[in-house]
Amino acid sequence: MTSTTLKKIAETLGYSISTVSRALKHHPDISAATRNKILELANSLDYEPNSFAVHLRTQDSKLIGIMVPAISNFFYESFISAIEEECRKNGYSIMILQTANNPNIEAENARLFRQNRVSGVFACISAETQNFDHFTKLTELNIPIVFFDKVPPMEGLNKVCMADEQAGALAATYIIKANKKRVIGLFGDPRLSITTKRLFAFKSTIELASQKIALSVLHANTSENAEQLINETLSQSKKPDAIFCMSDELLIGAMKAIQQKERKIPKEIGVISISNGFIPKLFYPEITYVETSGYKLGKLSFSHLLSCIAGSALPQELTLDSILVEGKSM
Amino acid sequence: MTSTTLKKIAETLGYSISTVSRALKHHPDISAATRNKILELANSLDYEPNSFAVHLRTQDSKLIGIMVPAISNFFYESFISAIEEECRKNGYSIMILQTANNPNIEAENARLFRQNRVSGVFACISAETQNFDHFTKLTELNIPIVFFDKVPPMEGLNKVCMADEQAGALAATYIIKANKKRVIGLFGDPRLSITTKRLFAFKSTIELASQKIALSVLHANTSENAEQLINETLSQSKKPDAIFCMSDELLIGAMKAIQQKERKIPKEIGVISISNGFIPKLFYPEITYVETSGYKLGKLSFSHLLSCIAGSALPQELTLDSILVEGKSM
DNA sequence: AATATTACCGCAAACGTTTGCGGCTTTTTT
DNA sequence: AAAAAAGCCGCAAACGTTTGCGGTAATATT
Repeated sequence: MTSTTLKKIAETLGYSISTVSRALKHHPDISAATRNKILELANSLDYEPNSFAVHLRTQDSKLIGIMVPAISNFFYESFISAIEEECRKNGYSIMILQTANNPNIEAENARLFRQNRVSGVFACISAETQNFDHFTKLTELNIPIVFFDKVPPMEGLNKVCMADEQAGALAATYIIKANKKRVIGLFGDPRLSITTKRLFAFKSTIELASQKIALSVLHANTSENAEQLINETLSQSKKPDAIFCMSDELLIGAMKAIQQKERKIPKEIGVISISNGFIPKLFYPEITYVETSGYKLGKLSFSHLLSCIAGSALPQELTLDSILVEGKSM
Repeated sequence: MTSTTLKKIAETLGYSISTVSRALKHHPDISAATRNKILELANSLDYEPNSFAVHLRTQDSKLIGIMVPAISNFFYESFISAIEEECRKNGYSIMILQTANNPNIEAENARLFRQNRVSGVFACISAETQNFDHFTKLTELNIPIVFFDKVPPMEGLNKVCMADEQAGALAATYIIKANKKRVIGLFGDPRLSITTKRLFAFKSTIELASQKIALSVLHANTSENAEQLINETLSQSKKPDAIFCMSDELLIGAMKAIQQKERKIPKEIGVISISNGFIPKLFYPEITYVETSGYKLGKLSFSHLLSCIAGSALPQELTLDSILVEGKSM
């Protein structure tokens, strides 16, 4: 069976297509009697307006694009979930594309967005991206872009980010209050701005508070790398009494090392991290973390994109405050 | 700036729209000279065919729908990634919808699929789904559905599943070989076929092997639920020496309980699960698991859906073999 | 009773493509 | 040299909507 159209309804009922169309959207020109007849038939035939026809006619795709490095990532997942919820509420559809951190795929994805005439775009760029032409092409077509998480360095763009400095400082403050003295700070790739921001705030907060805290900063790019580093550290004579991990990936590695060495949390060692909360809650006791909620970031991003689409927003940079979620790990 | 159309190209070059259209797809009717002129202009104007117009005209959306309980799940993520790869290769777009295990949202999603005239659907149903009308409506419109992972019990549908019996049996065999005597089997919602299949195979394998193994089967729907159940079990006098978890969610709960009770793995208790591998590798020692690869399942599902769309496949049930991945947890 | 208003509905164009068909040139065949 | 074929291109309809405009019949106003 082929899907039902306005034409089919119009013909079986003897009305014109325009009358049927208007009746279905409760246009006041149509009498209650015919409206009901039409609605009833449409309902029994499971009529669904053809999106392609609607969007072609209205020149409004009601489609928004999301570009992330990978969806298999706790942060992006929750971001996407938030966007999906909002889209559902507002009658939008989503088109999700992954870049695999490959600038070429990123450009190809931007092309797909153009082809599908998206109304707006959320983009998290890859670290390697140098050329932004594919984004300016979108902008030229009046397709607003909200960059989030990993954003380009240029001015005059819409950016929505976590408050990275604040998050680092928050974790440091918690460690200071817990009266820890030998602290390991586990950070990611030092070339990423997210790392430098968190590291700077963390380090200076600790140094500002007390000279008596011995802080050693380690860098790891993978969870295996982190595991190995922490393993070595735990084997040394001077044992740390607190570990801070700036990401889930590093936390995973650190926790494996701690489990392997059978250190008791929080008695022998305190653990704190920056996370959206999934990984910290996998362990017992649950790990204390500074929340970087992709979900909240998604909600914020969406409302901003919506006002961009409406044309009622100038390019601006928004940051989302982070909060501390206490587990029992320190 | 508004996006470029065939009409715009045709007018600036003095050709008809049909000529431009044909030239862009290298139709033999068009001479090389004019084809090149048209291609050049189209290229410099960043022409992208309007998908809505194309799909409306060709009556082929080149869109496939995916319905999962939640994308924030390792298994579905990898499934989706596989589908996305294949779609990109084959010129399809994806529409991803989450059900949150809510039958109402499931029905609403099916409606959205109809509205967007998807060419095919991948669906993983929720445990509560009793009414399948929203799926039959799709079928009536000749929209093929490939159910995966959690599938309806009825016959005559396209289903792609893990070899659930095999996976259950594999885990059971491993437990038997490890000479465990007091085994906890932690299973999900008993209304799901995935549960009954795994449970049946697991149970009968154990019973067939030895009368001396005491097996107690527990059911939990959430990880909190699992945690509580295992916590209670571990408090009892007769302590189990092995736990089998049929899913990641249950494994998470079980592991929290085990960590809380400070039981040593594998010395005091052995752990084995069914998983795609991410969660088992978070712990030390790493958990032994029977692999259920969403990625492989996705690849298999896609090729099957494609032949369904082409009309060259009868409804059938496909299964994907599972393998055992050894950790150090038993 | 003539006029103005309102209620209800249809015509037709437009959105941007694709494609069957037909037409005009030019070239090839007999 | 006439006929056939091939090369190249445009016309127009169709996909399923939405919407401005106009029209007719019923009702309300003077």
